[in-house]
Amino acid sequence: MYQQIHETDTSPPYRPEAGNRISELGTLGVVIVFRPKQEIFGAGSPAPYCYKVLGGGVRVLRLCRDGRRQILEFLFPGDLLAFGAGNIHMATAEAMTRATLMRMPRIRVDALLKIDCVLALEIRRSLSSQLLLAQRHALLLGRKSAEERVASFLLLYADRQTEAVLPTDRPMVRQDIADYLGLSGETVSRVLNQMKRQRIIDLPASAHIRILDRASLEALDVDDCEGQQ
Amino acid sequence: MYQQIHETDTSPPYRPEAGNRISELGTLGVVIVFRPKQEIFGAGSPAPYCYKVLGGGVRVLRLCRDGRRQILEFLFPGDLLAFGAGNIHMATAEAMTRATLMRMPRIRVDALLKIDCVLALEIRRSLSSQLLLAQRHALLLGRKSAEERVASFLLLYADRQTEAVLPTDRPMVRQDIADYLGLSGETVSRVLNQMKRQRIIDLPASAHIRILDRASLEALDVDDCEGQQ
DNA sequence: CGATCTGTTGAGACGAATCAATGATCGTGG
DNA sequence: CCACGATCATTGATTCGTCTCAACAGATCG
Repeated sequence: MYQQIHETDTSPPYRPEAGNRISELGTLGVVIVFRPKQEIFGAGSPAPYCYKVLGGGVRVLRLCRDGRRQILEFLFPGDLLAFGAGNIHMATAEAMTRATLMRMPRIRVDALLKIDCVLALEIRRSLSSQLLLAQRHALLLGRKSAEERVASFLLLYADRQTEAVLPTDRPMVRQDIADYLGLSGETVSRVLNQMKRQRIIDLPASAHIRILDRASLEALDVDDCEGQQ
Repeated sequence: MYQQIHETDTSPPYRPEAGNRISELGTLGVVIVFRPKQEIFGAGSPAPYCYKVLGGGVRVLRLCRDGRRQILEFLFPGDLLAFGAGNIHMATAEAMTRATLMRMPRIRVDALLKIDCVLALEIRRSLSSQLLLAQRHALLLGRKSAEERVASFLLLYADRQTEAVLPTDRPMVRQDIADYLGLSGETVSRVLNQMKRQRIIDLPASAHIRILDRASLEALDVDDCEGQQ
């Protein structure tokens, strides 16, 4: 079965962090649960829905014909998905863990946006912050060394991941991190283990990265314009 | 003098390609002319204005503390600038050539967006297409070879540049292309000249790149999801 | 408890960066 | 209008970082 509808979820709790009106969107859609590695939508396919992540982790990526993969973003509860899409999805979205999403018909969302300028503002804000992340990502991919990339990644997702030290701590596997950072899995492994030897991080389990020395990571964060908003 | 106001411009003509209502924005602002290499705004500075390019070329970039530079996008007449910014600019914008921009107070634009949902839709569309470009750019920076990057760049900006073969054809210098593609200037030069030897392009002048064999470039374009919308 | 992913580690190859020198082009002022 | 300096582009030699290939170790899961 491709997807199961209206199932409840025991994953990390839903954080309504993305504004007031956006939470009202909930009435427009249904809750869908995806299994690990299940595709939510594929690049090139029609885009009749947009989504909000309620629980679990999602990766958004683009592929080359020969299988090269670039992960564009990792999404967690509260994050919006595919609100920028046109009629066709230009990226693929997959559940990394068991994931719960609110799925809303684009037509109904668009109709609501036509009459609710406050909601439209919130959506614009969300698109803008996605764009900002994409621009930081471009500097990382274009100009940073492997070590700097890993440091930036850890700082970004240490901020985002809640403190909750659940068994399912960090749903990205090494290859996901590599494909987000534009590196090979082996290089990510090497850098992480080198950082472990330097006591900057600890790797208690393959899915769990604990930051021990945040200052060292920040020293590797070479971005100008620190106030990352 | 830092900038000259209300000057007329003889650069490529203004293309009102970005929608109906957006052109109405014109009444909100003033026209400003920037000299080549002049900064329009800097990363980290307050963002009281947003802009629309009327003539000339603009580059948007992010810097590292040590001077490494990543160009995020090149803008041409019709393109919007800084509509996604919050209170602070997170990127720098510079004129590449002599450039004419419409400068609009963000407060007035936001006020208009609160009551004009159609304009808001057009802005949202513009942000979405920027996001799409940023995502293609991420795949390029993270996963493509130097040759593939140059080919993608040529295809992208061959589409964007009008046929107009003006003396000031292509305002990007080699280092701009390099900083957009995440390469060194030398590598860009080597790839371009290798393509010239293969009769894929011609380089009649350093500022002018003419595509002779588009099919060969497209063969190097390894992106999946061809329908780039 | 084996089978299959996932992660680690090493050796070697390769692509692009860097460093360096020269040549072309542009802009400016004499 | 030409000469000059400054910027930009080309090309070569070398270095360096990361990828690839390969073997193995550990986890995870039926």
